[in-house]
Amino acid sequence: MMCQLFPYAEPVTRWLEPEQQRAWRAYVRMQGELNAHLSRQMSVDSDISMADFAVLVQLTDTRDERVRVLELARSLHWEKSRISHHVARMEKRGLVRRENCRSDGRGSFVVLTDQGRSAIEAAAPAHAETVRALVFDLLTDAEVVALREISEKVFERLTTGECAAVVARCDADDPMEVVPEESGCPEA
Amino acid sequence: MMCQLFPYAEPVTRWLEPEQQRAWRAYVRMQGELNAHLSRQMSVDSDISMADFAVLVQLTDTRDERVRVLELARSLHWEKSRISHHVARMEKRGLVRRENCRSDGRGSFVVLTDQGRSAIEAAAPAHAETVRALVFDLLTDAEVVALREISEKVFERLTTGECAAVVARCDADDPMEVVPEESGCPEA
DNA sequence: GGAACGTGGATGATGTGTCAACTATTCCCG
DNA sequence: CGGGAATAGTTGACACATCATCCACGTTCC
Repeated sequence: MMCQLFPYAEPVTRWLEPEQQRAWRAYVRMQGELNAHLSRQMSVDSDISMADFAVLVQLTDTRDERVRVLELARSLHWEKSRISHHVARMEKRGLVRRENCRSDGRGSFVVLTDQGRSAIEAAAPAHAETVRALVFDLLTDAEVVALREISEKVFERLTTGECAAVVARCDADDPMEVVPEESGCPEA
Repeated sequence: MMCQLFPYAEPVTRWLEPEQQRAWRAYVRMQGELNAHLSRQMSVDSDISMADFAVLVQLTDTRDERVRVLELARSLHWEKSRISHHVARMEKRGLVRRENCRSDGRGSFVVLTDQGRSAIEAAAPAHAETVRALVFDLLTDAEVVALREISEKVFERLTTGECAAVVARCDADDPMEVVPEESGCPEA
């Protein structure tokens, strides 16, 4: 229904309306800068990337601190090859370690190392503080709710129906987050 | 003020509040999927990337269809080396062409080629339609306004004061957009 | 004129993401 | 049991972003 260019029967493209156009440009701009800033801040403060952080969060969120590769892919919404490459790099830096799965000869686990644990414990507080400073300290309660609702709507649209089919990705669960839920880095 | 990990006098990290946490996770998730989807859609439909598209938009927005490299960097909020590499790749594919600047021997122009023009004319309508379908068709007018206001606030925070200083990037102007303002690809 | 410094831009190394094979195992069905 | 199909994961090639470095040119000031 979308994704066709120049539908021959209806050659007049419906551009965005002015207010939509303004909102879109503001969003695109903001989102680009925010991503850039968060990444930079994270690697400067903690010597790990946002991607590393996302993986580590998933690991600390699991009792036993080990997760199957494919489950990692599903919860992060990443492709399996991305996971594979990324875990290889993280392993080289000592943040995680691979282990074979006995119950399924094909599978393997990604396991958190001590070094990985201290890396995320060092990174998390500063990251949370940054998100607060750059986003939530600026927004009213109503805006926070609006942000969530808008995001949920768009996300849902992206992961249901035609869109999801086109993507053919692992089905969703639960992505990156700021706070490792109830685990924390309190004593350190 | 931020960016310090474990401020010694105040060791208790202030995590996000529950509703903020929910909003943040929804936003991060949505933003990741939306970026992925837009990129994929663009390259499938038009054989150019979002980055190519952004560059081409800047070029079509200029009378004469030529822009200095550094101006490109400023308006896209990209680093100059990124522009340089990217333009090199685009040149190899025939989308743009470099030209020396006579008035300043150091400088060079990036010039739109015919092939580049037809590429963006082919890509723009489908992209706009996708953005409508994935975002604006889902939102109320109030939500569109909220999206803009939130984005503007956060963006402003990112580009003023300490944040901007840390970044030390080219100062801003005007980024990627869906519609090449009044230029269009109507007749084609 | 020319040294010092800033600016416009290119380049190479490295880390990262994507796509398309490919391997190895397990599952399923006869 | 045997043989395909599905599943879990890896690998290599390529596109891309970032960083540090480099070079050519311009500006300034003596």
